Amino acid sequence: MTRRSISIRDVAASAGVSVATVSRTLNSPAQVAASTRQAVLEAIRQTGYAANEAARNLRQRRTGAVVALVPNIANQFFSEILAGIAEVMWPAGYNLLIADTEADGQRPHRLPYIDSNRADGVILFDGAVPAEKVSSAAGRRAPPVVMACEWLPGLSLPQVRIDNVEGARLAVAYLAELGHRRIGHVSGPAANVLTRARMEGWCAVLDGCGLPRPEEWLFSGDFTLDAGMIAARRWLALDERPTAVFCSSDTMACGFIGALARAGVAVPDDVSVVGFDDIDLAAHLHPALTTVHQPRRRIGTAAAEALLTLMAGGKLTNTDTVLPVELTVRASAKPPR
Amino acid sequence: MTRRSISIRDVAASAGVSVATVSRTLNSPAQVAASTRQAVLEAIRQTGYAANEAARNLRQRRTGAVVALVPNIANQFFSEILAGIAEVMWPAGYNLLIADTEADGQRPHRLPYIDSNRADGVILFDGAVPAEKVSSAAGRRAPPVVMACEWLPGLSLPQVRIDNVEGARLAVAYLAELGHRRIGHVSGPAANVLTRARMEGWCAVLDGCGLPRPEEWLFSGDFTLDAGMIAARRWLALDERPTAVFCSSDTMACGFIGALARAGVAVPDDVSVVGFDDIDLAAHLHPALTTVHQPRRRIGTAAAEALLTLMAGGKLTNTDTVLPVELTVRASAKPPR
DNA sequence: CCGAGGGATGTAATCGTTTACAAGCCTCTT
DNA sequence: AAGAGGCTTGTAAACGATTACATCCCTCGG
Repeated sequence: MTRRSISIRDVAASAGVSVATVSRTLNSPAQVAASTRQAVLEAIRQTGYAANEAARNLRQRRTGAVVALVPNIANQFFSEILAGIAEVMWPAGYNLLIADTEADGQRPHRLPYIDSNRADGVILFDGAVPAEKVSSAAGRRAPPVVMACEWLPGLSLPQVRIDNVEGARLAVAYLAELGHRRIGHVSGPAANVLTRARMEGWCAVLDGCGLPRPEEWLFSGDFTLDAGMIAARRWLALDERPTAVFCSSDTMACGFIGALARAGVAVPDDVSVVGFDDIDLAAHLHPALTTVHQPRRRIGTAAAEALLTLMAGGKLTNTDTVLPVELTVRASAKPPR
Repeated sequence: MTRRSISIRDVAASAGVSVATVSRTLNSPAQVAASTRQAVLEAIRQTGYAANEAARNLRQRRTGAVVALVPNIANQFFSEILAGIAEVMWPAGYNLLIADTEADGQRPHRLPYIDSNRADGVILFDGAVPAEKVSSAAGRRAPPVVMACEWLPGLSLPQVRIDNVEGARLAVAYLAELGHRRIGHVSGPAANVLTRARMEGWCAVLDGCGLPRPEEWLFSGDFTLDAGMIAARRWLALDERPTAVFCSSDTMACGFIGALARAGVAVPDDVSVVGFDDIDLAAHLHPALTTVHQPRRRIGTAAAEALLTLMAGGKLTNTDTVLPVELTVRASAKPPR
């Protein structure tokens, strides 16, 4: 434990060269003669040397880590996105840290890592974070930030996202085409940028078709299972119920459908439902959920690649990457009776 | 960007003290006079100093990170456990890295981080990893390892887990008490330690009650939604079907129930189902899932605390922490017709 | 035969902390 | 009055890598 770990000096001694040569063998092999390189590599193998990251990071003035800031670690929507980020960052020599911005129900979301110099880059998934904190941090010595999924209206940070308005439009247009005239919406929190965009899509289609959208058909939620359940209760309490409902997340759609089913209301026979996200579960529900598909892994890889470019000091050719969405039609929506 | 960052020297200069005093103010405040401490803290505030982790880690011969190795990042069962770990590790000054051991369908699971000296400790959630890799790494300069949820049969590493046999027993005994005589089981992969323990519980209850368990009532899966769906197909194809099924994970129970529902089979009217894990979704399904509850956050915090002790060089008083399980009764099981 | 030039390697400074050791200053005891 | 001992604080040596600069050696053209 306390004994000195194997350092580059040990390798150098074993190979009969200087530490500089060992370092070069590892970092710019072309620069060292083939025979020397062989000897060094052999010495590394024999000694079981593994470079000390802290020393390398100190010298190179970096931390070797990037952090993904998600609103809530436990939200499974992010897991595949994070896997996509890790897939890009690991080979590039960066560790991925994951932290959440939610201070246990506290309103103003936290921004851990953004000003402490513990990360070389940040991928931010939370558009509800105080914009001035990000911009003021950026003024100083803060690492580059890439927004993903959500965005900060005030600032023009590089973004990777989908076309949320279009996604919502696809969903609602589909319901309208099936013949629904009364189409409700279970939304996210009012302040959320995704909520606004998706609601805009819902409004646009309804207005375009001349369909009504009374206040009580808008069920305000927060993307959780519970929110879906609460929306179901409110739907059940209505006199004139929508025959179709567009949910702003699959998770809420799950909660909504589950609560309805337990109340004896069948989807899609009594009410059609369309979700948003296409999480793994969607295809396995009963009924299988018709939903707006998000390319989650690609969101992760695209954001990671953008961040790599910025960290390398490069300029992005595209600071607003909009990935395609499509409607995945399954069984939870059908024409009204 | 390229300009030198604010270091401890700048703070020292600003406060009119030496760097040692600044360092001490931060790390052992009791050692420095109150007035000096004030001055230093003020200087820190003014300069906006944040310590360089790389330098500190280098000097202290640590990495400042712990890694959680899960079989699959995308598995939502782990998310709350990870949140529990982060909750303990963050205040203790450790970053949490998350990596998966699954090399895209490759059989022998990888063990990233365990021998490269990039982490001060490891929490391992995968019992399918080659035991000799862990033990050989331990022989060398490897960081302490704590197993969580799963365990490695050969080795006696410190563990945090639940009583899986007992959990399965509770589930199956409940079904037997409801009057079921034909009770099937959807299991995990044959090689998995959890699979074995839970299957043991299933067998024990059935044997104890003198109930049969023909081979075809054992549906071998792998904890995924798809596995649940496949089990459902096999169940449907049986001549003599079990009237109740105990699933080794809620995720499989979801897939199972969903596929049955789509085939027109109702739970619990036609078949009772009990799951394992009590994921968030369980309460929101239709029918709400009766399942074995795992204290996921506590698993995370307990494992994290054990690892902290080991990293501090301490001895564990308890190297095999077994947390309580209980059956959460909801609506997916009822007496057979 | 000599000097230029280039490739391979070594020397040593540097990154920003922590911490062993030394030193200074008081106070208090004898 | 002198020395012991307890607080504070400063000086400087690590920690283990990368990299600018110097050096050496060899080849090749004039």
